[in-house]
Amino acid sequence: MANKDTAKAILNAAEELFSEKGFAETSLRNITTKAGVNLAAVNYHFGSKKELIQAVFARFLNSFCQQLEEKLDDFQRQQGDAQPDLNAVLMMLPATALQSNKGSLDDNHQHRLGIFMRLLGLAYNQGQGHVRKFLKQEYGTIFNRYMAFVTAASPELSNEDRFWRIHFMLGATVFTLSGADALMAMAQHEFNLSTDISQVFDKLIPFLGAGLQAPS
Amino acid sequence: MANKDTAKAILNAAEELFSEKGFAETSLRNITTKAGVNLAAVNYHFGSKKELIQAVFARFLNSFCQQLEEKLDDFQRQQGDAQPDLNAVLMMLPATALQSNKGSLDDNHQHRLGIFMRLLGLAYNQGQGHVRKFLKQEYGTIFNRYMAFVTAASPELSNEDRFWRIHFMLGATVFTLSGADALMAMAQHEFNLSTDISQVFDKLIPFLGAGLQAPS
DNA sequence: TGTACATCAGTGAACGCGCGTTCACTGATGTAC
DNA sequence: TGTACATCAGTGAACGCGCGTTCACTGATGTAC
Repeated sequence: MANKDTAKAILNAAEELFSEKGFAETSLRNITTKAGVNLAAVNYHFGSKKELIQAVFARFLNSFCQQLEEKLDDFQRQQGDAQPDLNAVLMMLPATALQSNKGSLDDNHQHRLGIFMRLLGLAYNQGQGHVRKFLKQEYGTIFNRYMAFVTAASPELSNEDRFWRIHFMLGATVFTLSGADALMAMAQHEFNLSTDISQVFDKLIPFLGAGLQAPS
Repeated sequence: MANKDTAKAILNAAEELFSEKGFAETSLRNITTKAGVNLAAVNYHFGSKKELIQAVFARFLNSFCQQLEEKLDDFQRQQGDAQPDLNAVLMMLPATALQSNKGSLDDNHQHRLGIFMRLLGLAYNQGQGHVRKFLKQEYGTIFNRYMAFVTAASPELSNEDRFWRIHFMLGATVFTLSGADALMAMAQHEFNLSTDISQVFDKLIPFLGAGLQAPS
């Protein structure tokens, strides 16, 4: 097994297992068994379990944020100083999330998106304080830049209302997407309609838009 | 320490610690130290850690569901066969959740509501499959009864749209309330406005109502 | 070209530690005769 | 009233187990002379 394959296999296995069972419930023995590598390889490549967790987030977010940054640049160039359209600003996130990168199969990319959302929900709720610290330090800047667009695009909202509604939207999104596999299975069973993640976004966007712009 | 005080002290400590750190990250030694009781008392009173977790949920949900059941009975009596008002149906849940019981202080009750929501978020996301099974078995009936009211109150929605939007609402609610303490602190810091949980509901309800009834 | 050394991904076995659970026991209270 | 036994909440110490981490080691590849 060549150079980077071991580290990659560990990341893949860890990503999957963490999202299924949570961080504390997944042991390094689980991960290395699934990855087919030696137990000590995790500490060799990543240093510790904590750093492995952070590496899982970083692999996903680095590519996501880079693509989002490009979208924001383009948008700013086209937009100038005009008030940005709220819907366009909001749509940037699912568009970036669904954007397939590096030619990987679409199905696999959607699966990984669900996994990542579940990880995000876990990190938010679970005692992994170091994850929140890590995310804020690594990705706080682009988050603030994005939020400035949201603010510019919704001047009719008070800062307070915007604050709360953004969090409501975040909750609906993370919660839904993190359980998307199970929810899509339920929907398929009850309504006999097969669904994929992009259709879930199609349901979600009007809900979020109406909520954000509700009279207060 | 008399009869039931030990079990109660364990439940109080467990509730608090689980919501702060997650289930797997909280050890029975953490819990019994905080509760000031003997380590073996958990297994004596509850049988196992799993059953302790379920008991924490049951203590909250038994009283919640009993009060909700009464509200549903009242509502049905007043309503007859007429189409129920959607807002009234939705408001039943926060009204029940905020209803102080047994004369406990309001502040403490609101604090425990936040704790419980965090537990719910955890149980949904984390590997605690036994919790989901337990909740479905114990509280599935009343959940279905409540959902029948929601369905009757929103006949204009397709079953599929209603299904998805209910989950979006659930996500926004659980996510927000489970982080309510932190969010209220942020809001206070940024906008210099002090907030309590019932005001968060006041922000949340219009958002949810607009989302549920958005054009599809 | 051959030899000596350095680098580096990966390994196998062991380390100490904290975990949930168990169990024989205590001591207070209630019950039967 | 006194004695013998039963019940039961609670205890202290130990159990085996799986955990994350460490470390001396291997074997392949690259580099210097």
